[in-house]
Amino acid sequence: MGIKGLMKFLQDAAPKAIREIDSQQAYTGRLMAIDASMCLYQFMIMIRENRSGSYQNLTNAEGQETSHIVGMLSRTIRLMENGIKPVYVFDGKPPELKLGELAARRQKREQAEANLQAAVEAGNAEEVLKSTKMTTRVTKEHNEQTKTLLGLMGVPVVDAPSEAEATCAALCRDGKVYAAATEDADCLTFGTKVLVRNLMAAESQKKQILEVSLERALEQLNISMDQFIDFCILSGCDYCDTLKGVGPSTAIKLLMQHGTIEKVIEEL
DNA sequence: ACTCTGCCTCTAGACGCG
DNA sequence: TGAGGCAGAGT
DNA sequence: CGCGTCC
Repeated sequence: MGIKGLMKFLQDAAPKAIREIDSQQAYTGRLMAIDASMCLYQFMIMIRENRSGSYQNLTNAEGQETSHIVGMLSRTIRLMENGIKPVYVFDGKPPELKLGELAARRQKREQAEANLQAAVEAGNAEEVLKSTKMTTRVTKEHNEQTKTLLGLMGVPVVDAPSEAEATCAALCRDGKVYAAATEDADCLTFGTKVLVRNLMAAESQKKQILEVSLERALEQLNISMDQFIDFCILSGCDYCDTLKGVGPSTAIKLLMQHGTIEKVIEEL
């Protein structure tokens, strides 16, 4: 989804908007919105075992995949042990503007399936793993099973009408949660007041938890929220074609000069 | 010099044991 | 899918 | 840290 390089741009142009957090403990007692669909995708990809050259997910006695259950359970327990109250948001219908991209993705997956067959026959373990990951998909059943699990654990679940990221942002904007825990900077464009990066990765990997404040970013860039949205569109998003030769730096200059995206377009 | 682009790469959970 | 690194082109 | 297990 990506406004590419948005995080990097903020680090350069609005460093005061970004705060380093010591540990998850800082969020004890806080509600945090999390994109469940994104988590499940990662669990399905990563939680595997190598059985004689093929990389299979964990399964129950009936052969149903359980990797997403194991992943979600252990992760959620860890959050709760730190006093964090997660709110998991599930994807709804994809926005129409993304239908083209989804079709392209389906084609890639078909390609990957062919790759997988070839790699298995060639005995290329690395290529098998790579293709296996590219053919991995989160199904409706995975989502439903996970919702059941979270329900039994007493963890709230939200069904997004469309993109989960947008709903995470809305929950934060409306004060229902303290922050959105995501790696996707687009959440800021959707109005997230506080965005937390690397919340999960921090302990197991060597990554710093970073907290981005939308308010302070706007302050330091000296623009309004509407202008920030215009800035993101000008910088290039995947809802529309990009302007050749315009990246974050040029976009912010043009906006400072003309005020709104409409006036910028007029000038071009 | 600065900026954007394209292309390449790697990477992506959590835990415990030794 | 993203995100970072690097070479190259346009300004 | 590297490696195996989780089902």
